[in-house]
Amino acid sequence: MKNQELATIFYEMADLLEILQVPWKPNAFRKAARTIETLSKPIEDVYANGGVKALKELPGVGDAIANKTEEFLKTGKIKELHELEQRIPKGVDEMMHIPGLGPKKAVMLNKELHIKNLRDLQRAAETGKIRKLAGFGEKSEQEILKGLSLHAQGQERKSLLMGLDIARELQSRLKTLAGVERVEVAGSVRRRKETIADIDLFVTSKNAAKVMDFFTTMSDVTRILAKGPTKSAVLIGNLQADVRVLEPKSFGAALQYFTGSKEHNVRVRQIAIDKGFKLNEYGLFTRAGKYVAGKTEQDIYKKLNLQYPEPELRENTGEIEAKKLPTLIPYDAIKGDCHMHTRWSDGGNTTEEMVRAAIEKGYEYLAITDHSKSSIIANGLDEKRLLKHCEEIDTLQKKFPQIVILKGSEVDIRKDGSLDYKPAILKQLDIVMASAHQRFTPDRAAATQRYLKVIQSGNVTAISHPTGRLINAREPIDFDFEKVAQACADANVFLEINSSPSRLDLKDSLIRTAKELNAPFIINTDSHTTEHLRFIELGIAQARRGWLEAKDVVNTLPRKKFLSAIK
DNA sequence: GCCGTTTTCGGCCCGACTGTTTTCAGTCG
Repeated sequence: MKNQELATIFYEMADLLEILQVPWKPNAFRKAARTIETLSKPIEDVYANGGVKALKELPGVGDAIANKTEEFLKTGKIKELHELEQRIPKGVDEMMHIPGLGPKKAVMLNKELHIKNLRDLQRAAETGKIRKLAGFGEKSEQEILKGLSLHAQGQERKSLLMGLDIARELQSRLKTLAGVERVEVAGSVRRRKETIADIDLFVTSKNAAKVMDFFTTMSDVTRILAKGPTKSAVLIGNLQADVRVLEPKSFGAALQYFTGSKEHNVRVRQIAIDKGFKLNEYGLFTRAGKYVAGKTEQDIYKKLNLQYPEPELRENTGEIEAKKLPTLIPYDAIKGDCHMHTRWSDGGNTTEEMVRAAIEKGYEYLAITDHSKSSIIANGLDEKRLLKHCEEIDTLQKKFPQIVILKGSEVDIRKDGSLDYKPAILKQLDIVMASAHQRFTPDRAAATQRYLKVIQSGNVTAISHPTGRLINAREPIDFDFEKVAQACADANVFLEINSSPSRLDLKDSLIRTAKELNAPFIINTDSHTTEHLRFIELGIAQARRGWLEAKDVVNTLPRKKFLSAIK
């Protein structure tokens, strides 16, 4: 799967074009990169099945980018990228990835201080050299240092989406090998942690050597880190993947051990010791070394007199002590996706395409929620266009009677806590997702008040991506979450769990907090193309990590009950 | 470079915020 590699090239080209101040093109390249990055099937398959013509059908991909994609698939590179790199001083592109630094400042830092990499940048900031430049000050120096550490975190941990895609791809490859009986994914991918560091795979096979050979010679391996008789590690792109071949009698023990988390395992192993056992990756043993269990995880937990914790719960945050663990919301429980965009604002597909995709997913209902007028950059809809879009939805509803199409909006919350459309307009909609897009002032009390005003307005269904955080890129809005969650519980306003891989907003601990306050939830994808509808799995995973059951989430309800619940 | 409920050519990427400024430049969504 070369999607990520190609998307990275297009992002890179976008950055370089931006440094050169070429208008429009950077956005076009980014849009195409996003499409390719979130595609569920390998880009090489799209090309193999339909050539350049099929590539051009992808949202944001036209003649030029389709041809460049073809060039990449045929030659492994894109000439224009190298030409661009020649024209830009070293380090400028890298610096642009630091939050707070754009093309102008990056060029200036390179020119004035001869900064050629992030280490130079760190040193210059620490020694107070940057503040002396025109346009910089003490504060921007601090921001650069903060940005550097945020960036470093992002380098280490990848998105869960990427981890899952690659883990599943490797899993299915290994399954095709003769002699392989079972393949499982462990580690933080199995726990569905919002970011992952590497991929752990476990295999039972009669021919371990063959598995090792296969794994280390796959076409997308960029480096072999280790290769032994039963364990190998490789880099795929810059993501590490490990595989181990195990005896069936140790399979469950290894799965348990390497699923973690570390904190969970420490507790479980301590309990084993207290009960006169020893637990390691080969099994549960008596003190004398006699094998007691290990074939399945269930056997081990049972022998230790513990409830079986689903992997998403294994963080040592109460799952060991809980009298009764929750019955987590199943991965197929969602009956409708209620936050998505179309070409009317910044989405990549038409309304009809989104509807068809939702039907294909087996949903009973969906909501179209394009941006409101303040989101100018996202081509937000003014009242006139909104109402026109509603007419289109009416027409589509007649065409597709098998699914309920809700008229909605992702309405911007303004600085003063008012909404971007007047109540009279909002009343005409079936569902209103309120979103804070501007960062506002960093004033906790004001931010809390703003949310309370929105929740108590009686005009909104839900609060979308409530904290506004972007994983490894942007800090959450600072507000009194408990107060806001309590207000949601009181007013029956839903807290959205946004499934977008870069958001996963709310995070697990906040979900648990809100659940304890009886706040109601809705899980949505915030899709910008039909492909994004698959993100729902990530939102459900997040909900499970927050200990939610199906009954806690409104869009697990069948259509009739759902419609009356959001009234 | 992409796209078509305003257009197959000419729009699109504007406005708020921040920090550094004494009236504005750069960044970000």
